[in-house]
Amino acid sequence: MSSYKDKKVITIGIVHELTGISERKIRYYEQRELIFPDRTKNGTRKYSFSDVERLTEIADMREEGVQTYEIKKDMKNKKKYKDVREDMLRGQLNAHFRMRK
Amino acid sequence: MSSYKDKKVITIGIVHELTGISERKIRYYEQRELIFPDRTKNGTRKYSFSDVERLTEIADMREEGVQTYEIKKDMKNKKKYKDVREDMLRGQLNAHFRMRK
DNA sequence: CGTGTAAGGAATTCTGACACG
DNA sequence: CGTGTAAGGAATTCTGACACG
Repeated sequence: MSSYKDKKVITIGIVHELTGISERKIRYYEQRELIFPDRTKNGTRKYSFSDVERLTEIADMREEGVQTYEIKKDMKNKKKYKDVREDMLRGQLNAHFRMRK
Repeated sequence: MSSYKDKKVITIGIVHELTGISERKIRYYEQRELIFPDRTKNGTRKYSFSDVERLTEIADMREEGVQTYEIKKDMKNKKKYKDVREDMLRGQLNAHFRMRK
């Protein structure tokens, strides 16, 4: 659902420049599965602008004392609600088409 | 007039991955003033998605045999026409407001 | 748990130059 | 003119580990 925003092309040093978040933290959040960079053929991490935004969100939550474990649970919840919304939409569409038949 | 597209965050190696254009060529087109990357504090070149698109345009023109000098002239022409269009627009606006006074 | 840091190696990038055509 | 390549150095990135709290 996008183009530039989700293209993974930014190296970790520049992500750090952009966000002020230490490379150590950025790598750690990946280890905790909060963020999922691509890799170049030689193993260098590549991030998208979306990842950069996500990282600032994570950093904000961490500053509020939220643990990485909770942040990850939050992600799942958001995904679940998103799926629920999509299911509901599908249901409505199905009902709609059933009526038209 | 943009955000992600013009943000200079992509290193030369990734630009090469993205376009297939050799780093030598990319640097050379900068020397000929066809492209203008930013630099990190330590001198590493940083390109935007716009730059990447511009580079593929340049590469296409080069394949057709157009010399860098001509490509540069083309840029100036495009800029001139753009300026002319903007001047005309300004002229129309001015005329419009004069009439309303 | 979350993050800093020193360690060692591998890959990246940079510049100036020589080559060829 | 446009581009490849080897050269040497500096900066980047990676991983695994130790430290502290």
